[in-house]
Amino acid sequence: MSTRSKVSDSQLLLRTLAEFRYELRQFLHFSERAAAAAGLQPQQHQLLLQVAGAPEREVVTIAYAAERLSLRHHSVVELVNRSEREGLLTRTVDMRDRRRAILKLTRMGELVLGRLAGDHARELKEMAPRLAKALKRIGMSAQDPAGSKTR
Amino acid sequence: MSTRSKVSDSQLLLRTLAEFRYELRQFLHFSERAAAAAGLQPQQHQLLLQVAGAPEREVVTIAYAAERLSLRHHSVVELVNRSEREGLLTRTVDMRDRRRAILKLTRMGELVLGRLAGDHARELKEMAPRLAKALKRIGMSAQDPAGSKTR
DNA sequence: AGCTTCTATATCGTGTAACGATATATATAT
DNA sequence: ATATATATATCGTTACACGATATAGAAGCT
Repeated sequence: MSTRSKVSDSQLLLRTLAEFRYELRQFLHFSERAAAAAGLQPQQHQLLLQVAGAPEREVVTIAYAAERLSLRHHSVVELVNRSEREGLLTRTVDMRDRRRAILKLTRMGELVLGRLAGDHARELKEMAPRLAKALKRIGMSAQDPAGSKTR
Repeated sequence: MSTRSKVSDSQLLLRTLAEFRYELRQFLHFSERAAAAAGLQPQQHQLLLQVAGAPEREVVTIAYAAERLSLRHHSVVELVNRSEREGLLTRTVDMRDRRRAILKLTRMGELVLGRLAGDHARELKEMAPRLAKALKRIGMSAQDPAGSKTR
């Protein structure tokens, strides 16, 4: 069915995955550098983004941020500690449930994040096609229905 | 032109970016867990993938891996040290240029990577639509040509 | 009310991975 | 032969994520 090629199916999948991760790393690396240039650590940037980018109905607590960042809640506690200390966000006790801490960006946090968001939008617009292409290729190369006979 | 909405343009961009990063983190988290389940550290997995997934013409050296992983070469040296110690890959001196180390997977490395590749292909196939959608939205929301009047 | 259990956040100690600065070996150019 | 460039390696430091554990408040039960 498929045209003959020099490389095996499994080689093809590896190459495709490698290419996808390469593109991804390039984006993430860009993002890390952009955050650093703005005086943030990459994770602080991600925290601010998830806090400020939450839908309005959400109560933005530590647990919410942890879920959005795929982190354990106590990792976020530490991230919030650092970020609060640096004046990027505030933590206030929720009056309706005093166990909870509600997170909110400071003016400064908003400013920094705003600039980063613009930079990221521009960069992503540029690399979106390559990422999308790599994604599509994976969908195609993972075609074989029964567990592949790879070796 | 655009239909009226409750949220500002900048809020919309933040939400879109937050959603994209959320999807991305979910994938990366899946990948981290898959690697750990296979007995690898996430970066070892990435190293093996870039080594085994390189086009045939490439001489896979430390420097090549560093570029593909967006890491400094000495970070890769350490990664290779660990991986070699664990029998995942071999490092042999290039005879044509004895400064260079040539990287190659061991049989065991190939086996482990092969399994991970299959898992990733399946997972990516499933989340590709959501990622692609988020990507597309960013392209659209980053529409405004002159530097936005955000803030 | 008191008691238990659950949930949300916080603290402590540990391991890992990335980095900058620096060193060494080999290759290349003059 | 000497200088310069390139590839890899070593060392010390820092940040960040985690597991284990602790504390405070909320919710449910009798």
